[in-house]
Amino acid sequence: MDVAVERPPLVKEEKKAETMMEIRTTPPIVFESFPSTQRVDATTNKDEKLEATKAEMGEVREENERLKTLLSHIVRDYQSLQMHFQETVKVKQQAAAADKLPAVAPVEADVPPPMAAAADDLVSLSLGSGGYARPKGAAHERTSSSSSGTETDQDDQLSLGLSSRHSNEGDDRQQASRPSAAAAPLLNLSSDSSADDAAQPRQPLSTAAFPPTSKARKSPSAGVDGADEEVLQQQAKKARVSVRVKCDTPTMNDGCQWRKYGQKISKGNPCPRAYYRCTVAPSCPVRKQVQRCADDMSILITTYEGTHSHPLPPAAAAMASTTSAAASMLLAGSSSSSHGHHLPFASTGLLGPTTISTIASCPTVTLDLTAPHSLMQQQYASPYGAVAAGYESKALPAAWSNGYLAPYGGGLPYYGKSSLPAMGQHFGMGMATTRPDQLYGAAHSSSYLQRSSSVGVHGPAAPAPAVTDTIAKAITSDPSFQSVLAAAITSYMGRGAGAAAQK
DNA sequence: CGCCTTTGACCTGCGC
DNA sequence: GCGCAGGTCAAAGGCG
Repeated sequence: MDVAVERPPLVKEEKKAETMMEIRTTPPIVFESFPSTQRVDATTNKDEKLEATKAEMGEVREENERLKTLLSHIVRDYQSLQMHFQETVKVKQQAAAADKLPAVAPVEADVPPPMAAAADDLVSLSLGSGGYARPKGAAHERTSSSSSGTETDQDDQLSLGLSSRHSNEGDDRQQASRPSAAAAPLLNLSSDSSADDAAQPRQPLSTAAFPPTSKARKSPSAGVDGADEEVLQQQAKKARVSVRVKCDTPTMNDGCQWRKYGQKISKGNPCPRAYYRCTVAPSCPVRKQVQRCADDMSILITTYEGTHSHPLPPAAAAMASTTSAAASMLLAGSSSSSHGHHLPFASTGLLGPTTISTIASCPTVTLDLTAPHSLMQQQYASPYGAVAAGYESKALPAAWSNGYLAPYGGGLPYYGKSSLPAMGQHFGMGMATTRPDQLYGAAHSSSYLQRSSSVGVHGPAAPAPAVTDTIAKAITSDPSFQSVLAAAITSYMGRGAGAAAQK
């Protein structure tokens, strides 16, 4: 199944768009560096540029160190939390054992059944990141049991994709045909319901949540029983990820194949909303809605629902991973705080221009990839009620989001080779191809562009120190985000190594 | 010929 | 119960 193949017209458009992009974006950088009126000072400028670049390198290096420190801090925190959790569970377990007859389970086992069950709960709450960097075996047990796949536990934990696992058959197929670089993203979206979903903790969101056809919806008898399906549908409706990006084309090419099945004029927006269904696999439940922003027609709002039931091409995995991670963060937030609170990482603008926020009545993550100084700074109400409040976020440089998103896409060998034109406006790498001049706006200098592009897949550019502190606070105050971030970082490092190995 | 888009009709959920 | 809006279906037509 070669799902990565784009339809010819699209490819042509993208190639053209990219060429245009190069033409459009290159000159400003050159002009800023060598103004035609000051050619005499070319050498001086060169020296200055060199100095500036050196200074930037120094800054980046410092920031790198800072991030390393931060990472080690995260790991320490995680381990202490882990230990704390285990102690708590042990205490709980001893209490339970005291209550029950002494004939039941011995307490000294590393992972006795009750412990394993409790670990399930924990991992579910922490968005499937449990196995990663986990010193003990509990998470590994959970991981292997949840995936039933053949990959190593770590691989599984590193995955952050939308690939759902409907069945063993699907698993096998997925494991077998998954591109090595895609690294099998799976971030379990079931976390949201960990409390009341214990009966089927590993039920993928998409399977029951988005029946392939409305007929299945109308006759909800297949598979799960009615009540369970209802619960799952509700969960699924919670996992919506909206992506705002500057995009001139009718749709954002996210690597998947979509078939349009409807279009509707929605209230409050003169632009029609288009409904697409994933056609990579006939039974894939994933749908997306595409609509232009009423405030700024150049902004394309793409909302994803559900998880793919098939292997994804790396290009699609990039987007899927990101949306999945965002959805998972959202679900993590909703699992820890009941209603209507902004997620910590959202309120701090941790993803930089990619802002994430939600309201409980219709939890939608909005990844805002438009420029920090664009219209997004106005209060923006998405069609689904999510508020991408760029103005209330301490937006980070776009490069931060590049750094965050690139691991899923930019670091993949897929992008680095002949498929480059096809990626067009792919998420992540798409940041560079989607009118960077608009994306970064006049407030971002060419040196900034250079920095973000030079940093690229090697790592996120340095946020301002104050923002770093904010990030650190957000990270240290939200265990679930720690988990997600840890998984993301590990995924990033893994992919980076993989990409390097391919060269 | 097969796949895709278009588009009007229909279904469903929600607020009043 | 009614109306509205969002979401989906499916027939018809276009395109490669």
